[in-house]
Amino acid sequence: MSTEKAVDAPPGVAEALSAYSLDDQIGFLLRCAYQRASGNLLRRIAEHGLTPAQFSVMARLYERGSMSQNLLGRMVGMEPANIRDVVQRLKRRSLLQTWPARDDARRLVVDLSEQGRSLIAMLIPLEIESSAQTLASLSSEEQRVLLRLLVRIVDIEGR
Amino acid sequence: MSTEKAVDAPPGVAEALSAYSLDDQIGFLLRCAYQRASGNLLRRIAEHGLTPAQFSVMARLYERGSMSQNLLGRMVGMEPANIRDVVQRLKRRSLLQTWPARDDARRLVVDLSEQGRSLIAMLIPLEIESSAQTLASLSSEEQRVLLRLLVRIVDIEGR
DNA sequence: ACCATATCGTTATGATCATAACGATATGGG
DNA sequence: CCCATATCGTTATGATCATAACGATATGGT
Repeated sequence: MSTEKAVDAPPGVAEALSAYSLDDQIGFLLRCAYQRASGNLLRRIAEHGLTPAQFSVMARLYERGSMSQNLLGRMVGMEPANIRDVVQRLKRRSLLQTWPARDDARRLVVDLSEQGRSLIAMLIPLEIESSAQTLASLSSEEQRVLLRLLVRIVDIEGR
Repeated sequence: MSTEKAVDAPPGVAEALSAYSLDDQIGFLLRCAYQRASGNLLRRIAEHGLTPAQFSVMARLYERGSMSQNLLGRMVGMEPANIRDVVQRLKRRSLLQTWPARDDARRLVVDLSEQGRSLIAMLIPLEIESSAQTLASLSSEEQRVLLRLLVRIVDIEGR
């Protein structure tokens, strides 16, 4: 079956193929790790009707205060089309408010509602718990190292 | 605005809230990091009509040979409902074949088609390139450390 | 042989994500 | 002032993901 690979491949490719392992690919590992982390959080907040993505949007507003929908998207790593949908769903549940920016007719400003603010304040301790669970198999030092290396890969807006 | 948080919270919670930063949460960092890695791969393989999830399914079959749809899902970190959809889409494009297992009427065996095998063999070098790009800001030693720590978080089937 | 339990695949629902294309609005250089 | 360029939000399309619920089939203990 898999013995007959890359018969006519250029020199060097056969070696690359035989050395290849999906389990060594950073993208694959990141997807699996995120799913685990996401599941840990989801189990705790699902009963409140929030998803991890919705949580990060509300947590960012809680930390930084109101901002435009577009900037908010960049600060939580979501595309414009995606952050729009998330904001709409949260707004429909009265957890967010939006209004047009006074100084720029293109911008839509987003902020937590009072209800949203108290909900996210209540849920943040659950995320701290969830993060600890996700990292439980690592020592404190290893946890710090992992977070530091990840930060250097992502390069989030405003750091 | 965000000065008035957790007024009536139990002791200790206020401290947890003020120390909280979304950018320190492993789940959030993993999502951002995965999106970066996913984008790096997608840019290279999108012209061939594959997504990162589809890629991982085909790469796993390429490495390990045919297996049941359910086991395949576990080996790439997908839920049964999800792996089913991915397999169906790849099968519709004749990149995969499926057949009922002879010894267990519940199982559906999945394998690459010849076309699928040659496609994934061609694309694997592109993923190696993509992984290198994702990790480019880290030293070789840091890259090894990151992969090793991630592996310990995910706990993939069959390692 | 029987039955409780587990596994496998499917369906349905809803959320998340990327991409491309588009109109509206700002902005800065000439 | 005008226009090229960039930004912001939206729409549409298709894929990915989790969860819950469900039938069909295996399995192991009694």
